[in-house]
Amino acid sequence: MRGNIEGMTTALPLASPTCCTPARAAVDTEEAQRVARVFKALGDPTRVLLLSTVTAAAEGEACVCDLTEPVGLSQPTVSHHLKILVDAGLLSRTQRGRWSYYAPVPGALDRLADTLRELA
Amino acid sequence: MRGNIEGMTTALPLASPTCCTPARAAVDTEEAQRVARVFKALGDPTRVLLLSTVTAAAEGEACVCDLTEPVGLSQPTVSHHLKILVDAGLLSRTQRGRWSYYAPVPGALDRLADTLRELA
DNA sequence: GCCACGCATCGAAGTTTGTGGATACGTTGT
DNA sequence: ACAACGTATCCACAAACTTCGATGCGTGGC
Repeated sequence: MRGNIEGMTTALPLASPTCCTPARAAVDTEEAQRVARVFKALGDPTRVLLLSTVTAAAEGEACVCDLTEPVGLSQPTVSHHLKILVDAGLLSRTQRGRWSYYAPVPGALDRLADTLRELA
Repeated sequence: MRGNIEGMTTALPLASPTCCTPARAAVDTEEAQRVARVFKALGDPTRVLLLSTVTAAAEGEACVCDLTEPVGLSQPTVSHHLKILVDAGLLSRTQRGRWSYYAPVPGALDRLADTLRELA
């Protein structure tokens, strides 16, 4: 059955094959920036390792000197990465005596996982 | 009751206050790199917007011309971001006629969410 | 008061990333 | 065969990122 039924030719715009139907995202530009900011913090192997190490620490927290050796980087670099994780709301910092203790923010990763599921 | 009981002085290493107890992460270096690679793909506002737009598309897929206008960037830039999302395993590309259709990989975001929960 | 210690900040070098114009490639229609 | 169209790739450039040494700051022990 080749060719066109007469009624279809007028209904379907065959001359300009319909392609572009610009869809709208479920999130706006502002939310995309917020979400991307957190994901960018997790977009570095060192920071994933740091977050995992802090979370797996015996007391649920760890100081910088505990973290320098596992990742094999200098102390300033580790402090830099930890600051990024704190700014992203994934870790919290508590100074006690001479040491800075970093601990995971409760529920932060779970909320991020929910955001991922909402995107899907 | 100030001062030290004699038995404690030998038990507790008061001279060097025990701090560094280097904990081990739950993930190894290799897995951290794999995870970070996917998160880095989501670490850009444009790509979050693109992923959300493709997912929210009516037919579950969208071509580049559908996506250029919503994000407000040039076509080469949009293609570049889409390639990153494909390489990360979050989108799939299917060429049909003159158009390239991008669709979300089923379950990819869910698996990523699971990875997040395992980290916590 | 002074020194040692743990950590944050600064400055700099090398690398990576985001972006758009120009261009090449494959497909469609004439 | 040729022209038009949608995309991917190449090139270049500015901005951001990662890293470390040097330095500054606050705390604790002498």
